[in-house]
Amino acid sequence: MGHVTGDGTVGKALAVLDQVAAFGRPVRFSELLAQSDFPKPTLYRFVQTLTNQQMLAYDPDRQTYAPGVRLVRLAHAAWEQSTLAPVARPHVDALSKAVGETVHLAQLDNAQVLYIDKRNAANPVQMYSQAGKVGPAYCTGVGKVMLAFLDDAATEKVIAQQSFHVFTEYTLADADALRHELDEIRAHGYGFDREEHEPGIICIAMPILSEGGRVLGALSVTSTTNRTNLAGLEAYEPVLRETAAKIARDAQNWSFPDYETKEATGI
Amino acid sequence: MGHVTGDGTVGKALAVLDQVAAFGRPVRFSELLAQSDFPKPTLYRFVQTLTNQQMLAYDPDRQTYAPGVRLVRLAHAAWEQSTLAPVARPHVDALSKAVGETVHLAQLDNAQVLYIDKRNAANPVQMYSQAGKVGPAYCTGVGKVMLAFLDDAATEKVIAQQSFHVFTEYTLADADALRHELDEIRAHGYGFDREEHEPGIICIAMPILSEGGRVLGALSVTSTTNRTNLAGLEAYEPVLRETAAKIARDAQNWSFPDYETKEATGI
DNA sequence: AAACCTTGTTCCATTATTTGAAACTTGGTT
DNA sequence: AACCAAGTTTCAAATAATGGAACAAGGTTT
Repeated sequence: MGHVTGDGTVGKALAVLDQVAAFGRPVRFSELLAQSDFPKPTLYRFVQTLTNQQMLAYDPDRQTYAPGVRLVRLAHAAWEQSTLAPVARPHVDALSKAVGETVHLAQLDNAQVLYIDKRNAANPVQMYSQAGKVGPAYCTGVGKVMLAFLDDAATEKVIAQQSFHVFTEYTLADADALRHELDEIRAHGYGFDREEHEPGIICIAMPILSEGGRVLGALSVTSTTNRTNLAGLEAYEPVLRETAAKIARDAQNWSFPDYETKEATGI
Repeated sequence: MGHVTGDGTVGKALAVLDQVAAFGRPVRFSELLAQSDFPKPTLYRFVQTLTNQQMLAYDPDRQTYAPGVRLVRLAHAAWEQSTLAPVARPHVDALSKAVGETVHLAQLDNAQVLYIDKRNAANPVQMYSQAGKVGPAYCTGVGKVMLAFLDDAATEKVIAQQSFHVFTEYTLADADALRHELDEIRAHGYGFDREEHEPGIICIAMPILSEGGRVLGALSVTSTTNRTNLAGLEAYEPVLRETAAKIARDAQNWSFPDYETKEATGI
Protein backbone atom coordinates (compact mmCIF):
# COMPACT_ATOMS: atom_id res chain seq x y z
CA MET A 1 0.00 0.00 0.00
CA GLY A 2 1.67 3.17 -1.21
CA HIS A 3 5.38 2.50 -1.25
CA VAL A 4 8.19 4.85 -2.16
CA THR A 5 10.52 2.35 -3.73
CA GLY A 6 8.58 0.33 -6.28
CA ASP A 7 10.27 -2.37 -8.32
CA GLY A 8 9.63 -5.18 -5.90
CA THR A 9 12.21 -6.89 -3.82
CA VAL A 10 15.14 -5.71 -5.86
CA GLY A 11 14.12 -2.08 -5.54
CA LYS A 12 13.77 -2.42 -1.80
CA ALA A 13 17.15 -4.05 -1.45
CA LEU A 14 18.77 -1.30 -3.48
CA ALA A 15 17.04 1.28 -1.32
CA VAL A 16 18.77 -0.29 1.66
CA LEU A 17 22.05 -0.09 -0.23
CA ASP A 18 21.48 3.61 -0.86
CA GLN A 19 20.64 4.08 2.78
CA VAL A 20 23.95 2.60 3.85
CA ALA A 21 25.83 4.65 1.26
CA ALA A 22 24.04 7.82 2.38
CA PHE A 23 25.36 7.45 5.90
CA GLY A 24 28.82 8.29 4.66
CA ARG A 25 30.36 6.09 7.30
CA PRO A 26 30.14 2.49 8.46
CA VAL A 27 26.81 2.00 10.13
CA ARG A 28 25.28 -0.41 12.61
CA PHE A 29 22.22 -2.49 11.96
CA SER A 30 20.28 -0.71 14.68
CA GLU A 31 21.02 2.68 13.14
CA LEU A 32 19.60 1.51 9.85
CA LEU A 33 16.60 0.03 11.58
CA ALA A 34 15.87 3.24 13.45
CA GLN A 35 15.42 5.22 10.26
CA SER A 36 13.92 2.45 8.17
CA ASP A 37 10.31 1.70 7.30
CA PHE A 38 11.07 -2.00 7.12
CA PRO A 39 10.36 -4.30 10.06
CA LYS A 40 13.34 -5.73 11.80
CA PRO A 41 13.54 -9.19 10.20
CA THR A 42 12.94 -7.80 6.72
CA LEU A 43 15.71 -5.24 6.99
CA TYR A 44 17.92 -7.85 8.57
CA ARG A 45 17.49 -10.18 5.63
CA PHE A 46 18.19 -7.42 3.11
CA VAL A 47 21.38 -6.51 4.85
CA GLN A 48 22.38 -10.16 4.99
CA THR A 49 21.65 -10.70 1.34
CA LEU A 50 23.53 -7.58 0.29
CA THR A 51 26.47 -8.60 2.42
CA ASN A 52 26.49 -12.09 0.91
CA GLN A 53 26.49 -10.43 -2.47
CA GLN A 54 29.46 -8.23 -1.53
CA MET A 55 27.38 -5.15 -2.20
CA LEU A 56 27.83 -4.39 1.49
CA ALA A 57 30.88 -5.19 3.57
CA TYR A 58 30.50 -6.20 7.20
CA ASP A 59 33.22 -5.29 9.64
CA PRO A 60 33.04 -7.90 12.39
CA ASP A 61 35.35 -5.95 14.69
CA ARG A 62 33.14 -2.88 14.75
CA GLN A 63 29.87 -4.57 13.83
CA THR A 64 29.24 -2.13 11.04
CA TYR A 65 28.17 -2.22 7.42
CA ALA A 66 29.63 -0.16 4.59
CA PRO A 67 29.24 -0.19 0.81
CA GLY A 68 31.08 -3.20 -0.54
CA VAL A 69 33.89 -3.79 -2.96
CA ARG A 70 31.64 -5.27 -5.62
CA LEU A 71 30.33 -1.77 -6.18
CA VAL A 72 33.79 -0.50 -6.97
CA ARG A 73 34.27 -3.26 -9.49
CA LEU A 74 30.90 -2.64 -11.09
CA ALA A 75 31.47 1.09 -11.16
CA HIS A 76 34.72 0.54 -12.97
CA ALA A 77 32.73 -1.23 -15.67
CA ALA A 78 30.10 1.51 -15.60
CA TRP A 79 32.65 4.23 -16.04
CA GLU A 80 34.48 2.46 -18.84
CA GLN A 81 31.27 1.67 -20.67
CA SER A 82 29.41 4.87 -20.18
CA THR A 83 29.60 6.06 -23.73
CA LEU A 84 30.50 9.53 -22.60
CA ALA A 85 33.37 9.28 -20.13
CA PRO A 86 36.01 7.29 -21.99
CA VAL A 87 35.18 8.93 -25.31
CA ALA A 88 35.32 12.37 -23.76
CA ARG A 89 38.55 11.87 -21.89
CA PRO A 90 41.03 13.11 -24.50
CA HIS A 91 38.79 16.07 -25.32
CA VAL A 92 38.42 16.97 -21.67
CA ASP A 93 42.21 16.78 -21.36
CA ALA A 94 42.67 19.10 -24.30
CA LEU A 95 40.06 21.53 -23.03
CA SER A 96 41.68 21.57 -19.62
CA LYS A 97 45.05 22.38 -21.13
CA ALA A 98 43.55 25.06 -23.36
CA VAL A 99 41.70 26.96 -20.65
CA GLY A 100 43.88 26.31 -17.60
CA GLU A 101 40.87 26.22 -15.32
CA THR A 102 38.93 23.45 -13.60
CA VAL A 103 36.87 21.45 -16.08
CA HIS A 104 33.92 19.21 -15.23
CA LEU A 105 32.14 16.56 -17.25
CA ALA A 106 28.71 15.63 -15.93
CA GLN A 107 25.65 13.56 -16.67
CA LEU A 108 22.11 13.57 -15.30
CA ASP A 109 21.44 10.91 -12.71
CA ASN A 110 17.84 10.78 -11.68
CA ALA A 111 17.23 14.46 -11.04
CA GLN A 112 20.74 15.23 -9.90
CA VAL A 113 23.99 16.10 -11.53
CA LEU A 114 26.59 13.34 -11.46
CA TYR A 115 30.19 14.34 -12.08
CA ILE A 116 31.74 11.78 -14.41
CA ASP A 117 35.14 13.33 -14.85
CA LYS A 118 37.16 16.31 -13.70
CA ARG A 119 40.39 18.10 -14.49
CA ASN A 120 41.78 20.36 -11.88
CA ALA A 121 44.11 22.96 -13.29
CA ALA A 122 46.34 23.21 -10.23
CA ASN A 123 46.80 19.82 -8.57
CA PRO A 124 46.86 16.75 -10.81
CA VAL A 125 43.78 14.60 -11.08
CA GLN A 126 42.27 12.92 -8.06
CA MET A 127 39.40 11.44 -9.86
CA TYR A 128 37.83 8.71 -7.82
CA SER A 129 37.29 11.07 -4.95
CA GLN A 130 35.58 13.56 -7.22
CA ALA A 131 33.99 11.64 -10.03
CA GLY A 132 30.98 9.87 -8.62
CA LYS A 133 30.00 12.91 -6.64
CA VAL A 134 26.48 14.24 -7.07
CA GLY A 135 25.20 17.79 -6.91
CA PRO A 136 21.95 19.69 -7.34
CA ALA A 137 20.73 20.27 -10.89
CA TYR A 138 18.90 23.59 -10.43
CA CYS A 139 21.86 25.63 -9.22
CA THR A 140 24.85 24.32 -11.13
CA GLY A 141 25.92 25.28 -14.62
CA VAL A 142 26.03 21.74 -15.95
CA GLY A 143 22.73 20.89 -14.29
CA LYS A 144 20.87 23.81 -15.81
CA VAL A 145 22.14 23.34 -19.36
CA MET A 146 21.19 19.67 -19.27
CA LEU A 147 17.72 20.50 -17.96
CA ALA A 148 17.30 23.12 -20.63
CA PHE A 149 17.68 20.67 -23.48
CA LEU A 150 15.53 17.82 -22.25
CA ASP A 151 12.08 17.54 -23.78
CA ASP A 152 9.35 19.43 -21.93
CA ALA A 153 7.89 16.44 -20.12
CA ALA A 154 11.29 15.31 -18.87
CA THR A 155 12.24 18.84 -17.83
CA GLU A 156 9.07 19.24 -15.77
CA LYS A 157 9.56 15.84 -14.19
CA VAL A 158 13.06 16.78 -13.08
CA ILE A 159 12.00 20.26 -11.93
CA ALA A 160 9.35 18.63 -9.76
CA GLN A 161 12.10 16.65 -8.03
CA GLN A 162 14.29 19.65 -7.14
CA SER A 163 14.40 20.75 -3.54
CA PHE A 164 15.32 24.41 -4.12
CA HIS A 165 17.53 24.92 -1.15
CA VAL A 166 18.88 28.49 -1.13
CA PHE A 167 22.68 28.32 -0.98
CA THR A 168 23.59 31.91 -1.79
CA GLU A 169 21.85 35.19 -2.52
CA TYR A 170 21.95 34.30 -6.22
CA THR A 171 20.38 30.84 -5.97
CA LEU A 172 17.30 30.36 -8.12
CA ALA A 173 14.78 29.81 -5.37
CA ASP A 174 11.79 28.30 -7.13
CA ALA A 175 10.58 26.43 -10.19
CA ASP A 176 9.45 29.57 -12.04
CA ALA A 177 12.81 31.27 -11.69
CA LEU A 178 14.42 28.10 -12.95
CA ARG A 179 12.02 27.82 -15.93
CA HIS A 180 12.85 31.38 -16.90
CA GLU A 181 16.56 30.65 -16.68
CA LEU A 182 16.15 27.55 -18.83
CA ASP A 183 14.46 29.67 -21.52
CA GLU A 184 17.47 31.97 -21.52
CA ILE A 185 19.83 29.02 -21.79
CA ARG A 186 17.88 27.55 -24.72
CA ALA A 187 18.08 30.94 -26.44
CA HIS A 188 21.86 31.18 -26.04
CA GLY A 189 22.77 27.54 -26.29
CA TYR A 190 24.83 27.61 -23.11
CA GLY A 191 24.61 28.80 -19.52
CA PHE A 192 26.38 30.19 -16.47
CA ASP A 193 26.52 29.57 -12.78
CA ARG A 194 26.43 33.02 -11.20
CA GLU A 195 27.55 32.08 -7.69
CA GLU A 196 24.28 30.21 -7.30
CA HIS A 197 25.75 27.27 -5.45
CA GLU A 198 28.76 28.73 -3.72
CA PRO A 199 29.85 32.33 -3.15
CA GLY A 200 32.71 33.34 -5.40
CA ILE A 201 32.39 30.28 -7.66
CA ILE A 202 31.26 30.91 -11.21
CA CYS A 203 31.24 28.82 -14.35
CA ILE A 204 30.24 28.59 -17.97
CA ALA A 205 28.52 25.36 -19.02
CA MET A 206 27.76 23.77 -22.37
CA PRO A 207 25.40 20.88 -23.07
CA ILE A 208 26.62 17.85 -25.02
CA LEU A 209 23.85 16.96 -27.45
CA SER A 210 23.55 14.03 -29.83
CA GLU A 211 22.63 14.59 -33.47
CA GLY A 212 19.03 13.85 -32.58
CA GLY A 213 19.19 16.48 -29.86
CA ARG A 214 19.29 14.06 -26.92
CA VAL A 215 21.14 15.31 -23.87
CA LEU A 216 24.27 13.20 -23.42
CA GLY A 217 25.88 15.30 -20.71
CA ALA A 218 27.45 18.67 -20.09
CA LEU A 219 30.83 20.35 -19.82
CA SER A 220 31.82 23.30 -17.69
CA VAL A 221 34.75 25.58 -17.02
CA THR A 222 34.81 26.80 -13.44
CA SER A 223 36.62 29.71 -11.89
CA THR A 224 36.31 32.21 -9.07
CA THR A 225 35.21 35.84 -8.95
CA ASN A 226 38.69 36.69 -7.73
CA ARG A 227 40.27 35.51 -10.92
CA THR A 228 37.72 36.44 -13.55
CA ASN A 229 34.06 37.29 -14.20
CA LEU A 230 31.25 36.06 -16.44
CA ALA A 231 32.53 38.06 -19.41
CA GLY A 232 35.92 36.44 -18.93
CA LEU A 233 34.42 32.98 -18.87
CA GLU A 234 32.40 33.76 -21.98
CA ALA A 235 35.69 33.86 -23.87
CA TYR A 236 35.79 30.08 -23.42
CA GLU A 237 32.45 29.62 -25.19
CA PRO A 238 33.91 28.78 -28.62
CA VAL A 239 36.35 26.16 -27.37
CA LEU A 240 33.69 24.72 -25.07
CA ARG A 241 31.19 24.49 -27.91
CA GLU A 242 33.75 22.85 -30.16
CA THR A 243 34.78 20.37 -27.48
CA ALA A 244 31.16 19.45 -26.78
CA ALA A 245 30.59 18.89 -30.49
CA LYS A 246 33.65 16.65 -30.75
CA ILE A 247 32.56 14.59 -27.78
CA ALA A 248 29.06 14.21 -29.20
CA ARG A 249 30.44 13.15 -32.56
CA ASP A 250 32.79 10.58 -31.04
CA ALA A 251 30.08 9.26 -28.76
CA GLN A 252 27.90 8.78 -31.83
CA ASN A 253 30.51 6.77 -33.72
CA TRP A 254 31.64 4.77 -30.78
CA SER A 255 31.20 1.08 -31.36
CA PHE A 256 33.65 -0.61 -29.02
CA PRO A 257 36.23 -1.81 -31.51
CA ASP A 258 39.01 -2.02 -28.95
CA TYR A 259 37.41 -4.64 -26.79
CA GLU A 260 39.91 -7.19 -25.49
CA THR A 261 42.66 -4.66 -25.02
CA LYS A 262 45.29 -6.55 -23.13
CA GLU A 263 46.36 -3.42 -21.33
CA ALA A 264 49.68 -3.92 -19.62
CA THR A 265 49.19 -3.34 -15.95
CA GLY A 266 51.73 -5.44 -14.14
CA ILE A 267 50.31 -6.39 -10.79
CA MET B 1 17.24 -26.92 -8.62
CA GLY B 2 20.95 -26.28 -8.15
CA HIS B 3 21.47 -22.62 -8.80
CA VAL B 4 24.74 -20.73 -8.85
CA THR B 5 23.46 -17.45 -7.52
CA GLY B 6 21.53 -18.06 -4.32
CA ASP B 7 20.19 -15.16 -2.28
CA GLY B 8 16.77 -15.10 -3.89
CA THR B 9 15.51 -12.48 -6.23
CA VAL B 10 18.11 -9.90 -5.29
CA GLY B 11 20.96 -12.27 -5.97
CA LYS B 12 19.56 -13.14 -9.36
CA ALA B 13 19.11 -9.51 -10.30
CA LEU B 14 22.68 -8.74 -9.29
CA ALA B 15 23.88 -11.67 -11.35
CA VAL B 16 22.25 -10.04 -14.36
CA LEU B 17 24.00 -6.81 -13.45
CA ASP B 18 27.34 -8.60 -13.38
CA GLN B 19 26.53 -10.20 -16.69
CA VAL B 20 26.00 -6.81 -18.30
CA ALA B 21 29.16 -5.43 -16.71
CA ALA B 22 31.16 -8.44 -17.87
CA PHE B 23 30.31 -7.75 -21.49
CA GLY B 24 32.55 -4.73 -21.36
CA ARG B 25 30.38 -2.96 -23.89
CA PRO B 26 26.74 -1.99 -24.27
CA VAL B 27 24.75 -5.14 -24.89
CA ARG B 28 21.41 -6.04 -26.43
CA PHE B 29 18.68 -7.91 -24.61
CA SER B 30 18.92 -10.81 -27.02
CA GLU B 31 22.65 -11.18 -26.37
CA LEU B 32 22.00 -11.43 -22.67
CA LEU B 33 19.22 -13.89 -23.26
CA ALA B 34 21.40 -16.10 -25.43
CA GLN B 35 23.89 -16.70 -22.62
CA SER B 36 21.43 -16.62 -19.76
CA ASP B 37 19.82 -19.46 -17.84
CA PHE B 38 16.74 -17.34 -17.21
CA PRO B 39 13.67 -17.65 -19.42
CA LYS B 40 12.91 -14.69 -21.59
CA PRO B 41 10.24 -12.92 -19.49
CA THR B 42 12.21 -13.38 -16.29
CA LEU B 43 15.36 -11.90 -17.72
CA TYR B 44 13.31 -9.18 -19.32
CA ARG B 45 11.82 -8.14 -16.01
CA PHE B 46 15.19 -8.12 -14.28
CA VAL B 47 16.64 -5.88 -16.94
CA GLN B 48 13.60 -3.60 -16.69
CA THR B 49 13.83 -3.40 -12.94
CA LEU B 50 17.55 -2.71 -12.99
CA THR B 51 17.03 -0.03 -15.60
CA ASN B 52 14.27 1.57 -13.54
CA GLN B 53 16.66 1.56 -10.65
CA GLN B 54 19.39 3.21 -12.73
CA MET B 55 21.68 0.30 -12.09
CA LEU B 56 21.54 -0.23 -15.83
CA ALA B 57 21.26 2.46 -18.45
CA TYR B 58 19.27 1.85 -21.61
CA ASP B 59 20.34 3.54 -24.80
CA PRO B 60 17.19 3.84 -26.90
CA ASP B 61 19.11 4.77 -30.05
CA ARG B 62 21.18 1.60 -30.05
CA GLN B 63 18.81 -0.54 -28.01
CA THR B 64 21.56 -1.53 -25.64
CA TYR B 65 22.07 -1.81 -21.92
CA ALA B 66 25.16 -0.77 -19.99
CA PRO B 67 26.00 -0.43 -16.30
CA GLY B 68 24.21 2.63 -14.98
CA VAL B 69 25.26 5.83 -13.33
CA ARG B 70 23.85 4.87 -9.96
CA LEU B 71 26.75 2.47 -9.67
CA VAL B 72 29.25 5.27 -10.05
CA ARG B 73 27.53 7.23 -7.30
CA LEU B 74 27.41 4.22 -5.01
CA ALA B 75 31.03 3.35 -5.73
CA HIS B 76 32.03 6.84 -4.75
CA ALA B 77 30.51 6.15 -1.37
CA ALA B 78 32.12 2.72 -1.26
CA TRP B 79 35.54 4.11 -1.98
CA GLU B 80 35.27 6.91 0.54
CA GLN B 81 33.99 4.58 3.21
CA SER B 82 36.15 1.58 2.63
CA THR B 83 38.24 1.89 5.75
CA LEU B 84 41.39 1.21 3.83
CA ALA B 85 41.45 3.50 0.80
CA PRO B 86 40.97 6.96 2.29
CA VAL B 87 43.06 6.15 5.34
CA ALA B 88 45.84 4.74 3.20
CA ARG B 89 45.93 7.57 0.72
CA PRO B 90 48.54 9.80 2.38
CA HIS B 91 50.73 6.80 3.16
CA VAL B 92 50.49 5.53 -0.40
CA ASP B 93 51.44 9.01 -1.58
CA ALA B 94 54.47 9.05 0.68
CA LEU B 95 55.53 5.56 -0.36
CA SER B 96 55.17 6.46 -4.00
CA LYS B 97 57.38 9.49 -3.53
CA ALA B 98 59.93 7.50 -1.54
CA VAL B 99 60.36 4.65 -4.01
CA GLY B 100 59.69 6.39 -7.33
CA GLU B 101 58.02 3.29 -8.75
CA THR B 102 54.43 2.27 -9.38
CA VAL B 103 52.59 1.53 -6.15
CA HIS B 104 49.38 -0.50 -5.82
CA LEU B 105 46.92 -0.80 -2.96
CA ALA B 106 44.65 -3.81 -3.20
CA GLN B 107 41.97 -5.72 -1.34
CA LEU B 108 40.50 -9.17 -1.76
CA ASP B 109 37.16 -9.26 -3.52
CA ASN B 110 35.63 -12.67 -3.59
CA ALA B 111 38.63 -14.67 -4.76
CA GLN B 112 40.15 -11.96 -6.87
CA VAL B 113 42.40 -9.01 -6.29
CA LEU B 114 40.70 -5.65 -6.48
CA TYR B 115 42.93 -2.63 -6.98
CA ILE B 116 41.72 0.12 -4.69
CA ASP B 117 44.31 2.75 -5.38
CA LYS B 118 47.36 3.29 -7.52
CA ARG B 119 50.25 5.72 -7.88
CA ASN B 120 52.06 5.74 -11.14
CA ALA B 121 55.56 7.13 -10.84
CA ALA B 122 55.70 8.62 -14.32
CA ASN B 123 52.32 10.06 -15.35
CA PRO B 124 50.14 11.59 -12.64
CA VAL B 125 47.27 9.56 -11.25
CA GLN B 126 44.47 8.34 -13.46
CA MET B 127 42.65 6.50 -10.83
CA TYR B 128 39.16 5.74 -11.96
CA SER B 129 40.42 3.84 -14.93
CA GLN B 130 42.69 1.75 -12.75
CA ALA B 131 41.12 1.52 -9.35
CA GLY B 132 38.19 -0.81 -9.61
CA LYS B 133 40.11 -3.17 -11.82
CA VAL B 134 40.30 -6.80 -10.78
CA GLY B 135 43.08 -9.29 -11.29
CA PRO B 136 43.92 -12.89 -10.45
CA ALA B 137 44.98 -13.64 -6.88
CA TYR B 138 47.30 -16.60 -7.48
CA CYS B 139 49.80 -14.85 -9.75
CA THR B 140 50.08 -11.32 -8.42
CA GLY B 141 52.21 -10.13 -5.55
CA VAL B 142 49.36 -8.50 -3.66
CA GLY B 143 47.10 -11.49 -4.26
CA LYS B 144 49.55 -14.01 -2.89
CA VAL B 145 50.47 -12.09 0.26
CA MET B 146 46.80 -11.62 1.09
CA LEU B 147 46.10 -15.31 0.56
CA ALA B 148 49.06 -16.23 2.71
CA PHE B 149 47.68 -14.50 5.78
CA LEU B 150 44.08 -15.62 5.67
CA ASP B 151 43.11 -18.41 8.03
CA ASP B 152 43.48 -21.91 6.60
CA ALA B 153 39.82 -22.44 5.79
CA ALA B 154 39.55 -19.12 3.97
CA THR B 155 42.79 -19.74 2.08
CA GLU B 156 41.61 -23.10 0.84
CA LYS B 157 38.24 -21.68 -0.16
CA VAL B 158 39.93 -19.00 -2.24
CA ILE B 159 42.45 -21.43 -3.72
CA ALA B 160 39.56 -23.62 -4.84
CA GLN B 161 38.19 -20.66 -6.78
CA GLN B 162 41.37 -19.92 -8.73
CA SER B 163 41.47 -20.81 -12.38
CA PHE B 164 45.27 -21.21 -12.74
CA HIS B 165 45.64 -19.86 -16.21
CA VAL B 166 49.32 -19.93 -17.25
CA PHE B 167 50.35 -16.42 -18.27
CA THR B 168 54.13 -16.79 -18.42
CA GLU B 169 56.74 -19.47 -17.90
CA TYR B 170 56.93 -18.44 -14.24
CA THR B 171 53.22 -18.64 -13.46
CA LEU B 172 52.35 -20.94 -10.56
CA ALA B 173 50.33 -23.49 -12.45
CA ASP B 174 48.45 -25.38 -9.75
CA ALA B 175 47.18 -25.31 -6.19
CA ASP B 176 50.15 -27.17 -4.74
CA ALA B 177 52.71 -24.82 -6.23
CA LEU B 178 50.66 -21.95 -4.82
CA ARG B 179 50.42 -23.54 -1.36
CA HIS B 180 54.18 -23.96 -1.28
CA GLU B 181 54.65 -20.33 -2.29
CA LEU B 182 52.24 -19.22 0.45
CA ASP B 183 54.33 -21.09 3.02
CA GLU B 184 57.39 -19.19 1.85
CA ILE B 185 55.54 -15.91 2.08
CA ARG B 186 54.34 -16.66 5.61
CA ALA B 187 57.93 -17.43 6.58
CA HIS B 188 59.28 -14.14 5.21
CA GLY B 189 56.31 -11.90 5.91
CA TYR B 190 56.20 -10.59 2.37
CA GLY B 191 56.28 -11.81 -1.22
CA PHE B 192 57.30 -11.22 -4.81
CA ASP B 193 55.83 -11.45 -8.24
CA ARG B 194 58.54 -13.08 -10.38
CA GLU B 195 57.10 -12.28 -13.82
CA GLU B 196 54.25 -14.64 -13.03
CA HIS B 197 51.55 -12.52 -14.59
CA GLU B 198 53.37 -10.57 -17.27
CA PRO B 199 56.85 -11.02 -18.74
CA GLY B 200 59.29 -8.41 -17.49
CA ILE B 201 57.00 -7.20 -14.70
CA ILE B 202 58.14 -7.88 -11.15
CA CYS B 203 57.03 -6.62 -7.76
CA ILE B 204 57.47 -6.85 -4.04
CA ALA B 205 54.26 -7.07 -2.03
CA MET B 206 53.44 -6.62 1.65
CA PRO B 207 50.24 -7.58 3.44
CA ILE B 208 48.39 -5.04 5.55
CA LEU B 209 47.31 -6.83 8.70
CA SER B 210 45.15 -5.61 11.60
CA GLU B 211 46.33 -6.05 15.18
CA GLY B 212 44.27 -9.21 15.36
CA GLY B 213 46.01 -10.48 12.25
CA ARG B 214 43.06 -10.01 9.90
CA VAL B 215 44.01 -9.28 6.29
CA LEU B 216 42.97 -5.73 5.49
CA GLY B 217 44.70 -5.48 2.10
CA ALA B 218 48.11 -5.38 0.49
CA LEU B 219 50.66 -2.96 -0.89
CA SER B 220 53.08 -3.50 -3.71
CA VAL B 221 55.92 -1.77 -5.50
CA THR B 222 56.11 -2.77 -9.14
CA SER B 223 58.95 -2.43 -11.61
CA THR B 224 60.39 -4.10 -14.69
CA THR B 225 63.29 -6.46 -15.22
CA ASN B 226 64.86 -3.77 -17.39
CA ARG B 227 65.15 -1.37 -14.52
CA THR B 228 65.87 -3.63 -11.57
CA ASN B 229 65.63 -7.17 -10.18
CA LEU B 230 64.21 -8.92 -7.13
CA ALA B 231 67.21 -8.00 -5.01
CA GLY B 232 66.72 -4.39 -6.00
CA LEU B 233 63.06 -4.51 -5.05
CA GLU B 234 63.93 -6.11 -1.72
CA ALA B 235 65.56 -2.84 -0.75
CA TYR B 236 62.05 -1.42 -0.49
CA GLU B 237 61.01 -4.01 2.07
CA PRO B 238 61.61 -1.80 5.16
CA VAL B 239 59.68 1.19 3.83
CA LEU B 240 56.92 -1.10 2.59
CA ARG B 241 56.66 -2.82 5.95
CA GLU B 242 56.56 0.50 7.75
CA THR B 243 53.93 1.90 5.40
CA ALA B 244 51.75 -1.19 5.79
CA ALA B 245 52.02 -0.88 9.57
CA LYS B 246 51.03 2.78 9.47
CA ILE B 247 48.03 2.06 7.30
CA ALA B 248 46.92 -0.75 9.59
CA ARG B 249 47.27 1.47 12.64
CA ASP B 250 45.29 4.31 11.08
CA ALA B 251 42.62 1.93 9.84
CA GLN B 252 42.30 0.66 13.40
CA ASN B 253 41.80 4.10 14.92
CA TRP B 254 39.58 5.42 12.20
CA SER B 255 36.25 6.56 13.60
CA PHE B 256 34.89 8.98 11.02
CA PRO B 257 35.25 12.20 12.97
CA ASP B 258 35.20 14.41 9.88
CA TYR B 259 31.70 13.50 8.81
CA GLU B 260 29.79 16.46 7.38
CA THR B 261 32.78 17.99 5.69
CA LYS B 262 31.33 20.72 3.54
CA GLU B 263 34.02 20.31 0.94
CA ALA B 264 34.15 23.23 -1.45
CA THR B 265 33.67 21.97 -4.95
CA GLY B 266 32.16 24.73 -7.02
CA ILE B 267 30.08 23.12 -9.76
C1' DA C 1 23.14 -12.59 41.20
C1' DA C 2 18.83 -11.57 39.73
C1' DA C 3 16.19 -8.58 36.97
C1' DC C 4 16.49 -5.73 33.01
C1' DC C 5 17.78 -3.65 29.10
C1' DT C 6 19.61 -3.27 24.15
C1' DT C 7 21.09 -5.41 19.97
C1' DG C 8 21.02 -9.00 16.89
C1' DT C 9 18.97 -13.55 15.17
C1' DT C 10 15.61 -17.27 14.13
C1' DC C 11 10.65 -19.30 13.47
C1' DC C 12 6.78 -20.10 10.71
C1' DA C 13 2.00 -19.49 9.10
C1' DT C 14 0.23 -15.94 6.06
C1' DT C 15 0.57 -13.22 2.10
C1' DA C 16 2.21 -11.27 -1.93
C1' DT C 17 5.52 -11.75 -5.53
C1' DT C 18 8.02 -14.02 -8.71
C1' DT C 19 7.83 -17.34 -12.32
C1' DG C 20 7.68 -18.96 -17.26
C1' DA C 21 4.95 -21.33 -21.10
C1' DA C 22 2.41 -19.43 -24.34
C1' DA C 23 0.50 -15.96 -26.89
C1' DC C 24 0.93 -11.48 -28.96
C1' DT C 25 3.01 -7.21 -31.05
C1' DT C 26 6.27 -4.76 -33.77
C1' DG C 27 9.40 -3.97 -37.41
C1' DG C 28 12.00 -5.72 -40.78
C1' DT C 29 12.89 -9.32 -44.70
C1' DT C 30 12.00 -12.71 -48.25
C1' DA D 1 1.26 -11.71 -48.38
C1' DA D 2 3.91 -14.79 -45.76
C1' DC D 3 7.68 -15.06 -42.74
C1' DC D 4 11.03 -14.27 -39.15
C1' DA D 5 13.43 -12.22 -35.25
C1' DA D 6 13.36 -9.25 -31.28
C1' DG D 7 10.83 -7.53 -27.81
C1' DT D 8 6.56 -7.38 -24.73
C1' DT D 9 2.33 -8.88 -22.20
C1' DT D 10 -0.78 -12.40 -19.95
C1' DC D 11 -2.13 -15.30 -16.14
C1' DA D 12 -2.55 -19.47 -13.23
C1' DA D 13 0.81 -22.09 -10.53
C1' DA D 14 4.89 -22.16 -7.70
C1' DT D 15 7.78 -19.84 -4.79
C1' DA D 16 9.70 -16.52 -2.07
C1' DA D 17 9.11 -12.50 0.88
C1' DT D 18 6.86 -10.92 4.98
C1' DG D 19 6.63 -9.57 9.96
C1' DG D 20 4.66 -10.62 14.67
C1' DA D 21 6.50 -12.94 18.11
C1' DA D 22 9.66 -15.31 20.51
C1' DC D 23 14.56 -16.29 21.37
C1' DA D 24 19.75 -15.66 22.24
C1' DA D 25 23.75 -12.96 23.84
C1' DG D 26 26.08 -9.09 25.97
C1' DG D 27 25.86 -5.38 29.03
C1' DT D 28 24.06 -2.56 32.78
C1' DT D 29 21.47 -1.54 36.75
C1' DT D 30 19.21 -2.76 41.10
